[in-house]
Amino acid sequence: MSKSNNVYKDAYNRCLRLLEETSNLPSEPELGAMLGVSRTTVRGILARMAENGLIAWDKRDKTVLRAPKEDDFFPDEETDSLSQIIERSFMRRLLAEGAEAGMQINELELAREIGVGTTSVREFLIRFSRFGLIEKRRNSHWVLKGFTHAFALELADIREMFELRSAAAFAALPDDSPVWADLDRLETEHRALARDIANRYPEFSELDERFHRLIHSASRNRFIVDFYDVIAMIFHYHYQWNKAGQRSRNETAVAEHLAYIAALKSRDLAKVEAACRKHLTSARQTLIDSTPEGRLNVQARRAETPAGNTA
Amino acid sequence: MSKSNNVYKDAYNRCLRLLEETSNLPSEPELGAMLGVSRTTVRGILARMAENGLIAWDKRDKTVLRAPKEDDFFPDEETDSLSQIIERSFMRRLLAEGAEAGMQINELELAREIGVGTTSVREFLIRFSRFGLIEKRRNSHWVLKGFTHAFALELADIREMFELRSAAAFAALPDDSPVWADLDRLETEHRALARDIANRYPEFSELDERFHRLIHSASRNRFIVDFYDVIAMIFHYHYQWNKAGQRSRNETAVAEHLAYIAALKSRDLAKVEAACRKHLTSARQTLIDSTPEGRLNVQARRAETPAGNTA
DNA sequence: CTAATGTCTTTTATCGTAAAAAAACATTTG
DNA sequence: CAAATGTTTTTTTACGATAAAAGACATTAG
Repeated sequence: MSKSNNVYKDAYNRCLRLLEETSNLPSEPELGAMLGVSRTTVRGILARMAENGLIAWDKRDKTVLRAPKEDDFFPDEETDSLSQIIERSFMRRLLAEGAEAGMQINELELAREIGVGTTSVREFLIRFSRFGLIEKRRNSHWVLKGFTHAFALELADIREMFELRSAAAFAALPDDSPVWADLDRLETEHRALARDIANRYPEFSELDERFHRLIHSASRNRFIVDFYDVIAMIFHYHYQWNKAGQRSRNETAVAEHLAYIAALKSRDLAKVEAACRKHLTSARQTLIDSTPEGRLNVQARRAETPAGNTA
Repeated sequence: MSKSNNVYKDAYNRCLRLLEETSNLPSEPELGAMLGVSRTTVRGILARMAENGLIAWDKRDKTVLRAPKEDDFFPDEETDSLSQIIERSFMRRLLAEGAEAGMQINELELAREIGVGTTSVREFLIRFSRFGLIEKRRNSHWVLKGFTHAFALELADIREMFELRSAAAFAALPDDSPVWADLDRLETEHRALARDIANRYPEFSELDERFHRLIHSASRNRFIVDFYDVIAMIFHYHYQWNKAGQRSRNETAVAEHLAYIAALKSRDLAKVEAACRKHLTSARQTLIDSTPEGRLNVQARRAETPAGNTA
């Protein structure tokens, strides 16, 4: 089978969306830039679109003939890259019950279970190892270190160090830096989300990531910027699979972000540090609560609290 | 060719050394533990030793017949793992002239040049990417970010953050913690090295790494501990290929380490911070000086200084 | 004569496969 | 019967091969 053409399929689907908006597609290089693929792939897409009667393609002329229908699209599961598939599959196991620290990870078994080659699994594990959740024994198997309480604490510690530093650097940025416009835009989005939090709270996850990445970018330090990948990964799966109390958590976080944004705009370092600390402290608690040990504690806290409290 | 048996060859060589010390080799599992390999490999080693008349092997009895000779050993170049070979080869190119930022890295070309399969090169690059010196373009080539001035600064910044924290944690460790004994041992080694610095200065590199790793271990944070890999890697190659001024640099560093150790033993946080800062500042300068841009500056400084100063 | 298209080449992503090494299981020995 | 040896199975490590995708070069259209 050698290699799936998911890049082509995914770009094809995205190109279908473009079809809805114009009557004439742009040049091949331009399309390639828009879709983030090479001209080779663009031409593949155009050929198929012509074949399926979506466009009339003759050299520079790519006239749209009809709007795309539901079954012009490739099914979603065919557009994922192998590494995404492996990651999802692996994370599902990792965050599921019974994934205890010390357990050994078998490349061959993983590969068979997911239905991919061992090479891809190996490469995934190597890439994934930088998140600190697994570890390799020389000439031997991988060991699961697990999404434990210790992991959450260690992660939160570094995050706080890095973000306090980034936030201070951010506040010290000159007025004409483009980050202030980015921050304004994020603030607007936060306010919009806050107004309709009851319905839109699931959108917070994505906004959260953009907000923190903007702050970290002010550090101008690749190690700090890259470290956010660890946090983003954890939060991504956490948000996906642990919905308990999500709404109230997000509501709190939005409010904290707004206070944090206000502090940044004030350029007052003491205020920035206070707002940043406050937000990171509750983020830390959220993280700790989402570990297996943490979840037990949350349950215990609930049991103690008089009934009627459904937050 | 599929896979080299360097694990076997390396363990065989190490086992030959063992032969010089005893008249009877221990049990297979015990040997495996000593050499860090599986019983399968141990038996392979024993079989060859028996065949070459080094030992008489009959079940539990492994009597040494003769001392190993020079040509009983496998040549050194056959005992390196593939990833070591690739890493060395890659670092040579990276630290050599003409490795400019932005340059693209070709997996196939690298593989051909080193004489290994593409998979191994790919896996190396993925592993290596966490050092922040290269970056991958999605579905495309790797880009060299280069060992630049910016890299040195970013690395030094994080290092200082992490080490100040670790050093503070170290000093706060209870008196009965085993780290104090480790520190005493390191102090002794430092003093011994200091006494004969003129001859033994090249040994500092290894001592340096053990010292800093010990301090970082006190942080009890996997991200901090793992980060030292980046520094160790850079220093390893730096020490190997940039010998200019090495002796005086190491002499200074040994003295700074001794002051740092004394500060740690005093448990006085202010002293610890001062000693740590001092050492890290000169380490930062060393690092900066070893970048291509830095080397030019060093040359310029030398040109300004009146002749006769060969430090 | 620039920017697009058409064509050809190179590189990346992924698999199957085979040897090396580890690990599991069975058997023997002190 | 615990710990060693002997034997078999499984897993890791690495390569070469192949389709997808990118990239380079040649040609044509505006």
